[in-house]
Amino acid sequence: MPKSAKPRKVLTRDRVLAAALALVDRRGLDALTMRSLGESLGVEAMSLYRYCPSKADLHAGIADRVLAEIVFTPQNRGWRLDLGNAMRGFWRVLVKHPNAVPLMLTTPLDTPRGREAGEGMIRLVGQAGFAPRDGHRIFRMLQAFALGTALMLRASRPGAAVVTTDGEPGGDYPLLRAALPDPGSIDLEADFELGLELQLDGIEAARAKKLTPKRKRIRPVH
Amino acid sequence: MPKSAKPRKVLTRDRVLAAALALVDRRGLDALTMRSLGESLGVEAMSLYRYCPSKADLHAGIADRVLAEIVFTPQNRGWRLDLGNAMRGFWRVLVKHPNAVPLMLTTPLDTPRGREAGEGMIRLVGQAGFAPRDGHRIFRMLQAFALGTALMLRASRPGAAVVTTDGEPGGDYPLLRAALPDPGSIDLEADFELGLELQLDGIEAARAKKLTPKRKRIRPVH
DNA sequence: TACGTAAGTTTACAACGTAAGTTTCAGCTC
DNA sequence: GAGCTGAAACTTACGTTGTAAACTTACGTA
Repeated sequence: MPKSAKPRKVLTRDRVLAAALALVDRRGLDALTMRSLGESLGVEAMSLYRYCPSKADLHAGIADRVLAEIVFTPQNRGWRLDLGNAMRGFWRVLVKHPNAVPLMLTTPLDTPRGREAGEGMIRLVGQAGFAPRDGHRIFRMLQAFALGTALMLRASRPGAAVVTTDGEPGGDYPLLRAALPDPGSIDLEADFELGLELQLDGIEAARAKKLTPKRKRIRPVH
Repeated sequence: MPKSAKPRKVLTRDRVLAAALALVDRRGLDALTMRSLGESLGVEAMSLYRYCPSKADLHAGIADRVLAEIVFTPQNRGWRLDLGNAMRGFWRVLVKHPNAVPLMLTTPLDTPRGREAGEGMIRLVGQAGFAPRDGHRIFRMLQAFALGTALMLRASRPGAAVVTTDGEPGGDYPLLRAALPDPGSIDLEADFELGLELQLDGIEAARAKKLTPKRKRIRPVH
């Protein structure tokens, strides 16, 4: 034995990503630097580049790892329940990792897991009677809603941001004040539930309107 | 005259923010550095700090400026048309400044203009019969949807990201391939229109269900 | 035992945000 | 006019960041 039994092979891509996600959860996205991540693994910063060729790749890896935490098994008790529960599972994971949410909107998510998720969601929406094209659209609507709401959750934590009641003496905002009697009264869990149910209602309405079968393309707004 | 008629007082906060937004539009968020912004104004980086005390403040200022570009005048031809057109106006501005969209989700938007917009939207949703509290929730749902969709627009520009059809040999994704016959076939304008109409349908359904009057709080999911 | 290769370290650099101190000049008073 | 004053812009400097390139170490295989 030379001098020290320094254990090699301690790093793997998965270990790096796990530590990165833990660091983001604990101290926020800004705290995720190559140096601090290396330190949390007992390793120099540059060592990480063997497993994540760039910081962008690290970000994508974290996003993919969050995606992997979603658990969902359809129960075949109607499209509405299955689709709703799939979204609730997604939401729960976002709430668990609020600091990682920006990564889910910024990075491609163009991974096997991402495609798998997309495929599954289109299938689920398909059970409501929509063709893949519209199913994909509806999926992206729900996704945008969930991610956007989760982002607001993140913004509303430090000191109740997003939009508050109290302005400068000049303006008065009675409706806002009625909506938010006191700062911190934003309940994003309830927001999500209400928005989800509302969107499911919308899907149901569109279904009734027989939107899918050979309808002309909607004219884009210029 | 001493040596040169170097014009003083060329800088104002508004000029700084206008140049910053132009820079973001032209070269992206990453290109917005204090130095490059200073250069675009013919000024040293540190001079900007007199008008924007920090980069976070600069970001907030840009977001507020984007918000200011929304034009909307209700026509009182029914809540559905007015609410829809308000969202379409919002969307148009986001499409005009795709690179600035992340700022709208990240920064507080806790400005007079932000509150004004919130107040107006709650009033609009109120015309559909919802109390401020639920009106605010519905407003945030629409906002999350629009911002999330705009963010995807941004991500889908370089090489059609978000989710593509072609994976590695291992997996096959027939539904995804049906939804996206060729890369670049994502039409986010149509996505937005469909999602908006769907959500308006959902609002209409909730309205019919008389969701508003003293309904028990929706149970949060744990 | 020698060696190729993979894994981790060291050194280095350009670019970033911004704190602190310094210069420059318009507009005032005498 | 001369001299002062305060705001506006500049200069310098520091600590951090991502990462390129070269170096060192240790192990599996011959």
